[in-house]
Amino acid sequence: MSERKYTYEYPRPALTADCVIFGFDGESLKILLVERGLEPYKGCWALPGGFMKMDETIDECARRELLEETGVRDVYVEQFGCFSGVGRDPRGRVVTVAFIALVRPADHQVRGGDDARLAAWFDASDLPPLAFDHKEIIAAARRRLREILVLRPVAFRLLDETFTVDELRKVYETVNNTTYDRRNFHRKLMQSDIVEAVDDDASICISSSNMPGKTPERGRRPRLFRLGESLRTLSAPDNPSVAADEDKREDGSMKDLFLF
Amino acid sequence: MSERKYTYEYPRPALTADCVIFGFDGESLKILLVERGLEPYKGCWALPGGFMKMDETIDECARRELLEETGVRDVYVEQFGCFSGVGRDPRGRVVTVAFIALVRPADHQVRGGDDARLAAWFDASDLPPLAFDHKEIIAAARRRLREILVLRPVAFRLLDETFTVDELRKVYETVNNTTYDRRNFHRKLMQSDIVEAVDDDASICISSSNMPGKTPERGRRPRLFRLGESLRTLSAPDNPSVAADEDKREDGSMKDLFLF
DNA sequence: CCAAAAGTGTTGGTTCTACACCCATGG
DNA sequence: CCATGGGTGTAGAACCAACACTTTTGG
Repeated sequence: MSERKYTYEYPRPALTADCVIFGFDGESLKILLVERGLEPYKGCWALPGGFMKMDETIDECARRELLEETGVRDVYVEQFGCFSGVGRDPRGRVVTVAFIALVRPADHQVRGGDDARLAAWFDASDLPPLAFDHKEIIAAARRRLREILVLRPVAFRLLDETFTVDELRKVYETVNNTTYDRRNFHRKLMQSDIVEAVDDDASICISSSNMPGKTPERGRRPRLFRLGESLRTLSAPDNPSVAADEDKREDGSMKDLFLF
Repeated sequence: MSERKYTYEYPRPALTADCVIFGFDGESLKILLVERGLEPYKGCWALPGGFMKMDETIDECARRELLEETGVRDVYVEQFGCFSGVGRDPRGRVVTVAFIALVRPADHQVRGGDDARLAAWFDASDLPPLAFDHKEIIAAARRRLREILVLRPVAFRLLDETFTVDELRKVYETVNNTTYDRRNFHRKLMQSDIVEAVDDDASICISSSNMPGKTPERGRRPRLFRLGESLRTLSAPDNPSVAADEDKREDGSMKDLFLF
């Protein structure tokens, strides 16, 4: 071992990307963890992540690790913080950039990594002991998630392409740990241009989550919605086309927040 | 030269911290830049920043560079993004973590770095050509600053300890590139518990900015305010004492935003 | 028919917006 | 006394919270 080929004039930290992957099963917020196959913290649960390669950005690294370790792809991913505590990794100096990922119920079927590690969903408020400083990273991620949900229309990324009003309300209630009046939420959402109704003819059976505790199928059949036309593109945090001309925008105040 | 002492099994990027330092002179948003004394981009203007040491966190690094390169200390500093484009530094792979810093007018007197580099304030909407990808970093910082101003009571950090209502309004107007009704802003601020009046007896002459274009000293003398008692502590982004029990908080929805 | 869930109306109170108006100060 | 800028009041519109009520479905 230890064919140490890379030498530098000054010491450098190793750089990793770690992903806090959020899911929603209609009842509670879930986080996807993997079981570590190697020391340190072997057998312990941890956030999916890994070392950045020299020909990729840290964001590309996050997406790659997401795919390699959990099979998750095509999801909303957003950077939210750099964790650099000197002693956070017993192997030495490792700095990590943490990401939030939001996955839809349809993509909840995950597999372990190539190296046969387990991947499993945990209730966000009932997590097992975690490796490294991942507990703090997750706490920060949950705080940041609340902010993101207000700033950008991304709650939808925790639901299927089409969803019901009450499913969406449940997301906001769960993340914000509160409750909203069912009727007021409904009306407020309809008044905004956030969502648009989808002509529910044959689409009914196709839709909706499939995680445990779904399809009570009782009472009136709900209408299905999807993200409105105008917001379809813009939900990415640093969409260059959106970001580009933001400088010249006349009124840049935060008017279009997603408050419920 | 090139006594390359540090060797690793896998390649590692160099890690730096860069600071987008915002100031406000009563009229427009300013950014503090330094002139590069070394190649690459020698003589070009750039964000203050530098390489992380092995015994400090990236946040400590940001604060250190801030002090070393510009003499700025005791300011609000918040991480906001990691920039990792593969070709962003011609010397090789350098990843940077970007910070936003907010400094008060009283601290606008800055000096160049130890190595005799110049430091100077520029109007945020009239910047010189910049080194590396610093133009994009600044664009992202300005976007993020708008978000931060809504989420946390930090606009005050661009003003002196005590300030007038209209100074504060100017900050929001400038950052958000809009205008607010003078009277409505005033009333809204008074209704909230954000600020508290300071008994302005002898304090008048001590207060207020001292950057160019100040003290018109015409018309009624304005009352002075400062950040309210309840918010004095909480303005730090990841104040551990605040963050700690946030999990158990009953209603975690974003009710206390700073919208104007 | 009943229970359960989705969707619509109503109403009183609060807040917002766009003003008009008064107050204090320097020249 | 008047120009300038700080501070207060008000009325109509818009918005919000808390409900009652209707509609649709499964059993």
